[in-house]
Amino acid sequence: MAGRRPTLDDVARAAGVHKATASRALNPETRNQVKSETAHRITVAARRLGYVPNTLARGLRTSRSTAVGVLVPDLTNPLFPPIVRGIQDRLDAHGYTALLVNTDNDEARERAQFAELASRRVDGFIVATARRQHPLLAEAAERGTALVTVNRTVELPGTPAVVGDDADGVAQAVAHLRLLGHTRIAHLAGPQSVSTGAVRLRAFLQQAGPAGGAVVECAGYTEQAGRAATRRLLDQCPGTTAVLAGNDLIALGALAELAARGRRCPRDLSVVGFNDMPFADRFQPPLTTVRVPHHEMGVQAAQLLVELLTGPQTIARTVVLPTQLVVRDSTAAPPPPL
Amino acid sequence: MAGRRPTLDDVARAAGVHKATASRALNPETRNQVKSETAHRITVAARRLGYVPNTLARGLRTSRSTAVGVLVPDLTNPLFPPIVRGIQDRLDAHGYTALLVNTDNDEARERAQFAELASRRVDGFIVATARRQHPLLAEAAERGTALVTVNRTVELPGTPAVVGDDADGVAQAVAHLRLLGHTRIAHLAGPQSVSTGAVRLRAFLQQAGPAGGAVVECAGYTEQAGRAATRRLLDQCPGTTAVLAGNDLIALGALAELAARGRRCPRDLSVVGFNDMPFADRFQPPLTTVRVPHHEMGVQAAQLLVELLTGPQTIARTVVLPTQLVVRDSTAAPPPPL
DNA sequence: GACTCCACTGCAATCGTTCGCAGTGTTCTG
DNA sequence: CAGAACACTGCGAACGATTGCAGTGGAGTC
Repeated sequence: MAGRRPTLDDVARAAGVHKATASRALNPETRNQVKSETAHRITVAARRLGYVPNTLARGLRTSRSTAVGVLVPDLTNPLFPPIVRGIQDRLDAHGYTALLVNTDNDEARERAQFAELASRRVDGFIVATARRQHPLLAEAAERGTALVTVNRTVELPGTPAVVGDDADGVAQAVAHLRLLGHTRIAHLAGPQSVSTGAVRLRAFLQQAGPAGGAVVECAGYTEQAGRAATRRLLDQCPGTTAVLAGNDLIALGALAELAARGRRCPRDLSVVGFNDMPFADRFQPPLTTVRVPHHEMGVQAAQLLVELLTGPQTIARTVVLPTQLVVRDSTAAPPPPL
Repeated sequence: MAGRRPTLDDVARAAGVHKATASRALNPETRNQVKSETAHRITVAARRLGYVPNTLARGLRTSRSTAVGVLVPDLTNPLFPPIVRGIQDRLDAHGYTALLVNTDNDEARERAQFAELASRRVDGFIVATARRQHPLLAEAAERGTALVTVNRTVELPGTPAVVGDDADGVAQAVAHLRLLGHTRIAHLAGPQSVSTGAVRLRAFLQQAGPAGGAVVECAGYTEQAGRAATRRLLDQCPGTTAVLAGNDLIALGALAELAARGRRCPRDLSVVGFNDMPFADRFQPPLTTVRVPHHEMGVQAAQLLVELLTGPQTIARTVVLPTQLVVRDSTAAPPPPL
């Protein structure tokens, strides 16, 4: 082992001052309180001893950990790495550190992880696991916990959020399909318990008009659920020529079901995804999808939380980031009717 | 704000005991030291007050943070989420928390992040950014820091590591190509400064025999570097009918260059990747590649580190996990010679 | 009945910081 | 030259837990 790490007291002794002075000299905020000559001597001593401040001790004293908890459903879902990366980048810039946990959409697990983060005295939370109704978040907000949701929203007035402009994305997608000549457009809706599922569905219904298109709700934002939903859709509405998927994974499921039936995309069915996940352009076929600026979403969420933590009293605002349809090869004109 | 959180002293007072007793009652390790009736009373009081232990304070006293630092180059690289997830899963099971940072292959940034983690007094490190020569890791090892590398190794005797059996993977890939009839097999080698690049190249040279195949080293494990290397390869060795890429991203770069030249995979050139990254089966064409058990790698690395931290004195061992070729559509028999 | 032993609990030091307060010495003001 | 203002530094009490040590009382032993 490394032999005890040098402490502030060691540095102080080495520089011939009191630890309080050393503390002030080493902290940029208070450095001006100490004679610059002394400060320099202390800095040198600190470097020589290889002093590394103990954030735990500091946190104990100041009751601020400069750490924030980040909750995602599953890091392995390609949607989240860019978001997390954005969060980390902005958090870093402010001297905060992210504590990242996975909840696997399991409420018990989420509570356990939340408690773990609380025990580490994180200063706030960035939550990517929000459901529209979310008791845990409600309790936290109740207690005055600093809290920002990202990608999704929770139905709690006063909770800041950063989301994509899903309604506009849906509008762009539907317009694109219309322009190609599609009239029988269906929606493979995401789970309605989360805001993205609900918002995208509502926008779809609005765009599809009173006549409406078929809607099938998926059990989850997964390839498997997407495939199952597509199966139902194709069985019940064989006339469908285009589908808007709730997200890219669902779209991937649709492609899989299509392939299994020996039908082809886009010749037999046009498919539009949502998110523009990494490598969506390399799929078979390259996926037409709505791009959501995930990295930027993470950045903004972190920014919001930091402001909440440091700012005097900021207004809880929700940031809406623009989305954009990117057209690739999974959409084409509908097949001629038989 | 939430009004001060209840402390151990609050719980103790509520239960009519001393905080030391409360501490013992709440800690499973020492619970048997207190009368079970008292313990129960304390537990109840704790629950009622919503007591959450302060891990920072505990860490200060015990000089163990039950947190470990995890260094990855870039979370956005699809290789790492499964590894990180594996790490987190196993760490969780032992009550540890991961502090995840990105280094972007930048030495200065890595040092800064490392220092940040050190200041949070992590109990050890899991490093996915190891280069063969790595001064930072050497210094850390020197100081007796608990340290495990994952996916890659560092040339420091006594440093535990968890890696895939790359040599065997290469052997399988080359054998597969040979069986298809290829004789002019090239290797798009990964950077030789990291162990995976070097090991895979060595294995390739060994398999290719003294005659050898063409080798081009890529500047990095990126699509862009892979594409540039492919450009050079195709220009210099037009007779090549198959390439083994250093990893999937490089393979993706090869596919891109091929497409840009109007040549097709696998008809004109067979391509084998490495890693079997998520969605490699959905690419165009679905990628033949060597599967590396990334999640399991993470699990094992975490396990190793935990043993290192808690175990009496465990022997530093390096774990090699099996790899397996998975054949998809990016490989085929070579085109007939003109 | 005096002794030991044991189960249980309290006392107080400690971990490494930060920060209010007080104590220097120096300079400025009138 | 007295007094105030100021710049700088030291003192010591927190922050919230853990833990060695000591104290208490009751049960067991001979």
